Amino acid sequence: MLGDAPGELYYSPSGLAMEAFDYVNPSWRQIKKGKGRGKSNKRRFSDEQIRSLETIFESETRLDPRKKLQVARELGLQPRQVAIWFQNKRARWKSKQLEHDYAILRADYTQLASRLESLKKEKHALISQLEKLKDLADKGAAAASAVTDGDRSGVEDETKTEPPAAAAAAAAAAAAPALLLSDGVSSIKAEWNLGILEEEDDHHHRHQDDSESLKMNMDVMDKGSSLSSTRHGPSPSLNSDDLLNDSSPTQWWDFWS
DNA sequence: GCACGCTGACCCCTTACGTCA
DNA sequence: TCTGACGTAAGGGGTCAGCGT
Repeated sequence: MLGDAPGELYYSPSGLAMEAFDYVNPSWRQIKKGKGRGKSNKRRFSDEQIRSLETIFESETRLDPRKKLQVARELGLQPRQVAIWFQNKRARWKSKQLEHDYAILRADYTQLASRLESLKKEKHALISQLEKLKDLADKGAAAASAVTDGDRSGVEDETKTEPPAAAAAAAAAAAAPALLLSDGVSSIKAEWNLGILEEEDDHHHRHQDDSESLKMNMDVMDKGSSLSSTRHGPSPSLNSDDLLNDSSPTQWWDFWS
């Protein structure tokens, strides 16, 4: 391994001890110290060191002190450098994870917004259809009433020769119960809700895989740590499926204009 | 058992520098 | 060669848990 050469001063603070690394890691580029940073000769780790650290990080995102010492010895780094590398790595990993989460949420939102638009259109079409039927029913009822008022003597003939308007009224009356005219909109909402939930179920199962994977990833980072803010309490759920949850105080149709 | 101080580990933000287009 | 964006090692402050007194 890199730090196996005997007699190297790996563990003293930066400065003299770092000279040994130039011998061990000739690939390192020495960086001249800047202003205000004391004696910090900042060097990039070698590719091999990075590879090793990445490999270790894949299996454990945190190192116990003993392992940290071992890794530091093997890679010819100071334990503090290993600790800082892991710290920075966790921060970078978390940042990427946030980007990933954001992308998923955004895709989810786009999908929901698109479905909302199509549901709005469907709603308007059905309301329009409902009003036509209502109109038809009103006209039919008026015509039927005119017939009964106008010719009380011909009651027995009514069943034989039903006028077109009365026929329309009968048809409308037959259609009306199916649409529940008295409370048509809420009934339609209920039917749509059922249909959507069935459809949503499919989508939900598909999306659940992603959510579970995310949760697992974050759980990995949470092992004894605070990466997903467990230290400060659980994160709020960001699942957009909640919009369709019946227990939600705000129903999805409340967002309709 | 409880309060207090110390210490180490960690997170977060920032700085300073290297690298690259 | 210069420059700005981006990546990264490291500094510093704050918080928390564990431990001894």
